[in-house]
Amino acid sequence: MKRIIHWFRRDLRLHDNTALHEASRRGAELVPVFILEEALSAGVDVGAARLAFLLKSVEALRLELRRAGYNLVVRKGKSDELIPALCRETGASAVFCNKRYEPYTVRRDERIAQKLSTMGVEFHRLKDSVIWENREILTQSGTPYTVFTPYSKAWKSRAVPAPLPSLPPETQSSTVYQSDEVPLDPWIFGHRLNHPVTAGGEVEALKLWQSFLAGPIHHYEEQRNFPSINGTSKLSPHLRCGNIGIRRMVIDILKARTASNPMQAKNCDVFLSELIWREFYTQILSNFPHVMRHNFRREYDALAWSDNEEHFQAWCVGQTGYPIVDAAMRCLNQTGWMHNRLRMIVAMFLTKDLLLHWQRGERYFMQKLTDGDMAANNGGWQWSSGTGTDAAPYFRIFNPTTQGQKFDPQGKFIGQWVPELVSLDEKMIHLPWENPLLASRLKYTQPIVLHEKQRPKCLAMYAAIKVSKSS
DNA sequence: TTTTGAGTTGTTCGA
DNA sequence: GTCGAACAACTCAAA
Repeated sequence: MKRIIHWFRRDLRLHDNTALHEASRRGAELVPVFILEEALSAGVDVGAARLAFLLKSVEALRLELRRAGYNLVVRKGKSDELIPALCRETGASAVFCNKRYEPYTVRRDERIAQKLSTMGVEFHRLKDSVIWENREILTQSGTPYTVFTPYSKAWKSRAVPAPLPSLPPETQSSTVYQSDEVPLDPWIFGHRLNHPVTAGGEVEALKLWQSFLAGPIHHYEEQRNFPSINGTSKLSPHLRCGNIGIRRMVIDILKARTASNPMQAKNCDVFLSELIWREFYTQILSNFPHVMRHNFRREYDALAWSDNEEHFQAWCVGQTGYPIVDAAMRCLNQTGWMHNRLRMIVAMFLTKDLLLHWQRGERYFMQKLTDGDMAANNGGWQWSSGTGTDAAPYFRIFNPTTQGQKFDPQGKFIGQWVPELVSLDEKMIHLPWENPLLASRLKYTQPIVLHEKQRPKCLAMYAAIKVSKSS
């Protein structure tokens, strides 16, 4: 019997899966494979939360595959060695997988392609995780877009492909390729996690999606900005693992849009544009790989960042003395998730108040976020620090106090994560230092910097770049 | 080639 | 308290 491997990566689902669908139509025995990359154990940029969620999702995938009559082969090691080895072991004549776009995964896939080609094994990398990939949406002059709005216009002007059918059940289960099971336990990589793991897997993702479509989507534009309201989809970790397909989501949103009144249509538009942001930054990372190590705008490589370790540590643990910033960071540390509004606030605070390099924040986020995605995370940080595509104007500096008052008006979110402040009323909880007598009795740190002092310093730091550029 | 319009998410100041 | 303007100049994308 001929065999074909489907290599699961960030596509841990049976529905709407391009490469899996193609592989299953070849009339060969399908051998589903997942590889626990050894790089995951290196630890520095692989957070325990993300790894644990990934493993939960793989476990769920294994279960779903078994129900359909397949046995997921799980191996631990280096995929550029294991994939060719598995081909020899199973006698597979082809390997299917869905494309990834990070520069380092592209290089790795290229190495695998070369090895498989010398073995006479086909290697198919198909577009799946995005609707439109790096070279598909270009300006009239054939270059990638670097400004979001025109990009999104071009994106929206195209017809979105329909979701694909699910993997059909295996009919000749007797020939299913068997293999030893590797335990899907984050401990095998020596990671420690001190908080519960979000439920993973395709079934869970679809459940979340349905409940978002049934409620929060109708108030999305307004409520998505408030951390104490459950107004967002919470799908980011699932999207990252491919527990849900992007075609499914976009088609559902477009359907909801046509079925609703103009007000609700606006909510659908806003959510859709968040999905387009995801593709925008995926495309940016792929077309401008230098953003991995540099500012998108290279002239900002000359910015004179601070190197204050104490400030950085205070930011990490949520001890800056700014309530909304500390609440956000503690929430991240204790749950592996942070609301998008808060990501902007803490990013602005790190870069524009503490004047620390955005790359430090980028790396910390990748260590802690369950949904940490290289493209979106890098894009977000570069946007916040004003060094990226279509970046925030240099004078757009968030005031952490005002942001707290605006987006957590009753201090509900702050009270939840900064217990030292929970007794304060909705006014004082945003500026506990205002009343020195009260502040001295609280077990809460004084602000480590003064926003009013840091703002002009930040403006000067950026202005120095302009001077040196023009001179 | 040149020109034109526009650009995720804000803050501050003064009327 | 509320509102509008200034913050500055630059680059991108399309006409």
